[in-house]
Amino acid sequence: MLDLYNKQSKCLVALDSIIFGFDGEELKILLVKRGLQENKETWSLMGGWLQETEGLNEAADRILFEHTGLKDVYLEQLAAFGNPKRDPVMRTVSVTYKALINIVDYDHKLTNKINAKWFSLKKLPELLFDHSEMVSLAVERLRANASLYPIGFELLPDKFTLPQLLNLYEAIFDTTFDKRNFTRKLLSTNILTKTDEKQKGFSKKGAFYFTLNKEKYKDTSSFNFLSLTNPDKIL
Amino acid sequence: MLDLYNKQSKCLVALDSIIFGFDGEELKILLVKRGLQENKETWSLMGGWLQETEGLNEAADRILFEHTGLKDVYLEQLAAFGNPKRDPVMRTVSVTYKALINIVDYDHKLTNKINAKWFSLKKLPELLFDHSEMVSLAVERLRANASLYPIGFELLPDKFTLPQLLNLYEAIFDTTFDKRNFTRKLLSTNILTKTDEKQKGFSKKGAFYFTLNKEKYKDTSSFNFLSLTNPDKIL
DNA sequence: ACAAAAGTGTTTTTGGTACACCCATGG
DNA sequence: CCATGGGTGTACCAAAAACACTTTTGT
Repeated sequence: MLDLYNKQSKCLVALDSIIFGFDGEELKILLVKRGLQENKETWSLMGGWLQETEGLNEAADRILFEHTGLKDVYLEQLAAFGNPKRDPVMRTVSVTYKALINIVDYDHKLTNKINAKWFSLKKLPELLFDHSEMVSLAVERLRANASLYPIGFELLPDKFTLPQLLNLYEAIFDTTFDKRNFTRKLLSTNILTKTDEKQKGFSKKGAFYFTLNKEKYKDTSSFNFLSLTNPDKIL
Repeated sequence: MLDLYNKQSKCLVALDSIIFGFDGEELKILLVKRGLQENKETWSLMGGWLQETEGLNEAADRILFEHTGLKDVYLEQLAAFGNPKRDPVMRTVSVTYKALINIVDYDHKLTNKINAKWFSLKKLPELLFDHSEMVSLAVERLRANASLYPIGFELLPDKFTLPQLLNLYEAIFDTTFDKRNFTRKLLSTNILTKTDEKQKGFSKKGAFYFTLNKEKYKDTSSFNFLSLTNPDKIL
């Protein structure tokens, strides 16, 4: 019985994460220049190896924590990549994750330590191996998710304004939405709670902050959030 | 450099496929009793090991072919499962695929050879390891896919009737649809071509056969196929 | 003639889309 | 007082949903 297992060839398993952040203007992803690799001059996704005793999600969490200091981050498996030639050094399979983080929570010290940098999705450098393919898939899935579930909030601080939310969705879908229709739709879901507080400093009038109603958020995890059924508006 | 790789622990990579079929009444999946394993009495998904020189999709194709004799099957990666305790014999990571096949194309001789059997989704036996979890995910994704893309045709013969198509979608979503609204919607997409031929033997009147208009099918690969936006109707 | 399944239209309701003006404030 | 961005309502149209009767034919 064990023979059946031992005859088979084993394989290194890597985990690579596409980490999305939003700075209020553009959608960005976090890339690293791994100082210790021969491909010194190439940016790559944050990644690491699967250890003997940990599960895939666990390993992805650990790697994210080691690099960024962040815990309890929204992290979701995307897909496994296993082209036998994807890594020229050795046969590896990479399991990819997409992470959504609030960009201001990010620990900047650590960023510098590991030589990481936020890149606008529209101006990505050349990436290691098949990492560009991974990013494309991640963006595709992010859009699919964001149109079905109120997922975008993971990218925003706890308090956010409606214009910020609009900007975020416009950045995700790389399009524009009508301000009135967008806010009406969002408010009709009842997942937002208006606060008395206004944003200072950015605009003269100041926009009210909203918070997410977590209970409603859970309830509605399976409704179609923005019904982006009209393909004309997307790209 | 190579050291960085060699220090890491390697892992067996398995591929397991959730194979969906439709017999005109119910949605089914194909399970096997692997005669050579110690878990002799447990049904499991069709699976095999990743070989040194093949990619993941390639391996999934090969395994499906070896077991069923089928080539050019709709096969799509679902997810990787890597709980360190999922396989008690040895640490493995399993990459899962979902396959959609036309049940009548299936080679029955081979079915018997490998001890495979179709099970209704509603009456699944206990499954090996984490295979039940894999099936749940596959069903979830099948539904998501089927509501966005005209994917269900993979499960039907080249010629099919509208009532068959309706049955299929009702089976996928485990609900009922209004016959008139359903056919209107389907016909409005122009992906169906009506033939002169009528189904014999099943009903007295007989239903017209339709075929899929492949060109339109490609065109429309990204529209929302059935807009199943009304959650009331689903489950 | 009757049972069983196929086929077909209309009305109502809902929700998406388009569109423009006033408001509050800081400078 | 004026420039900047924030906030709001209405009318139209397309598409989803609800709904029931006639047709065909094998027995």
